[in-house]
Amino acid sequence: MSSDERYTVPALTRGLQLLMQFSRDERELSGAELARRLKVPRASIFRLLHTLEQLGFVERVGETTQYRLGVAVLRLGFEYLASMELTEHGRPVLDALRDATGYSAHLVVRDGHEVVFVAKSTGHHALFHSIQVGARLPAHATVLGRILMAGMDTTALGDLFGGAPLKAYTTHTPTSVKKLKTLIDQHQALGYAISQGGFETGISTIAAPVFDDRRAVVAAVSITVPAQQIEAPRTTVLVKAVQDAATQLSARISHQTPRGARAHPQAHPKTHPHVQKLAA
Amino acid sequence: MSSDERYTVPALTRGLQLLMQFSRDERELSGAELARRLKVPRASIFRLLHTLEQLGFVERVGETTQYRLGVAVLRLGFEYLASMELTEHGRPVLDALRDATGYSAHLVVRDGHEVVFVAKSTGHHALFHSIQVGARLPAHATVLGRILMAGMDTTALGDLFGGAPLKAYTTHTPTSVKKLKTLIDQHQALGYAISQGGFETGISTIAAPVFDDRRAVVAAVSITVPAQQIEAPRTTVLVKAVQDAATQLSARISHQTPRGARAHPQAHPKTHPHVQKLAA
DNA sequence: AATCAATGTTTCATATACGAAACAACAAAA
DNA sequence: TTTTGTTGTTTCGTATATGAAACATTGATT
Repeated sequence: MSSDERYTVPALTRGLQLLMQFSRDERELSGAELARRLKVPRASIFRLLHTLEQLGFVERVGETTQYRLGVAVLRLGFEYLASMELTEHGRPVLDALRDATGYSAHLVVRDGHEVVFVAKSTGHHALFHSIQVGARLPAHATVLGRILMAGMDTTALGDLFGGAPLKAYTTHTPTSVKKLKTLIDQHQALGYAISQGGFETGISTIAAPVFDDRRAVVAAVSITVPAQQIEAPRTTVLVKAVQDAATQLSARISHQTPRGARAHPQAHPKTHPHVQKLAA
Repeated sequence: MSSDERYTVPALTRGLQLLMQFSRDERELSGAELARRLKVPRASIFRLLHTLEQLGFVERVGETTQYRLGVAVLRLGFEYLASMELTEHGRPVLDALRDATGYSAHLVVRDGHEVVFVAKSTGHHALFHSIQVGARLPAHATVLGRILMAGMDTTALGDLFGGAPLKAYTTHTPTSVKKLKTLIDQHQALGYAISQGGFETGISTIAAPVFDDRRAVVAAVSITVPAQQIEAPRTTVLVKAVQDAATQLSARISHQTPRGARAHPQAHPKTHPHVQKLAA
């Protein structure tokens, strides 16, 4: 597996962990502070910062000894989003869902125990200060996250959360892996999920899974609706809309068009492209 | 650039350059392909990829030998945006500008010879498929970029573009540093700039500079307007609106300079002690 | 002023990460 | 088949990146 310690490059690991120390709440950090956090000699941090600054991944703030993230980090994130099949095909689907329902539509993937927003279509009545692309939420505490964990068995879930007790955000948050698994299975059986004001009070989320060509859940589509507008007849329509969007997206990204016809003109070369180029 | 080679850590440089090989057009790359591009031994690439995969910065695509960018890169970009004073204070200003004009409003910064979008407020009549946050445009070919290059002298500009001829996108694109400098000075004298369908045909951009507390240009605010809607009386109002927004934002990010504590009038030559030491 | 403490920078011996080369696995060609 | 080529993986001696410690510089505290 990938836990092979003998093939890790320490300098790279530390450089990236250094970058990940910066956050909204800790925008600026000094070399010494970073050395303390990462438990790395100051001399090494000095060199890492120097390197990162050259590449534009960090920048000095004014004349001070403080550093902050640099513009270059944005390039990677942007290229990631731009190069995702999901976002590429997701945008029109989200827009259609937004137009059909009037609510903000989102596309999310899972990163470990977090849910990450990778695309959104802002609703016509965008009442709440809307979630940004790139934002993260705890997976266990949201319907989005639990939909994305479909198919994981109890041991896999245990590994994911490291045995630690699950943080409770509301009284409905599952606080053990066992309870979490129960909810995951419920969502999976339904094929969709509705939060009753689950994470943020007053906001309900309707979510449905997106599958790849192996029927594995790779993403989730959702809309956010004011909680009080969730009543039976209307909800049925909304759920249908979200499920349809998810199904459409699933079809779009399953590029195994069985016979002859090529789903994607440009994607997935069967052989390694450079082999052909070299041969030509 | 302080190209102090002796403090760079090669492993980190190469790891990050590896990540930057991925793009929209080259979403997936193999180890061997990366080795060829970076002119680095395959064994090293192998180790770098291993490390990056552990951290989630790249991921294997299916069972193949191909790699693509991983979700982790998004975290950095998001934290960058979230931790920027500019975007924090920019959002309400952009929203107000959008509401006042009806057009999409943008906030951009410069990264070398490129313009990077760091925030936007989608206009009520968002006709065109709008620009995404993180998107980049060539600085020399856009009014946004030229506003951001205010104050740079000819030699600095020459260094920035490496002496290469500037790529022409339209007949109006400046193709030499000299011509570019002329335009920059014009924009600077005016205090704003209007593109006449400059980069994308049919779209006009009205842009104004944002200053920090040292009166250095750190960002630009803009709106995009259908080119045919640019006629004298209306334009004056729009320019005023953009300039007001830029001025407001400038005020917000200039942390209250207490009394006599002057902002350094000109860019302060940064004194790196060790550089002086070297000369001795 | 003088001392202290914290930081950024530099040096240098040595542990260690790296490149060359060999190995393994697979695919296509002969 | 065998051969040839491309790839991912492994090994190993050596070049080199690193940590400890000293130095430099700043700012606070006494």
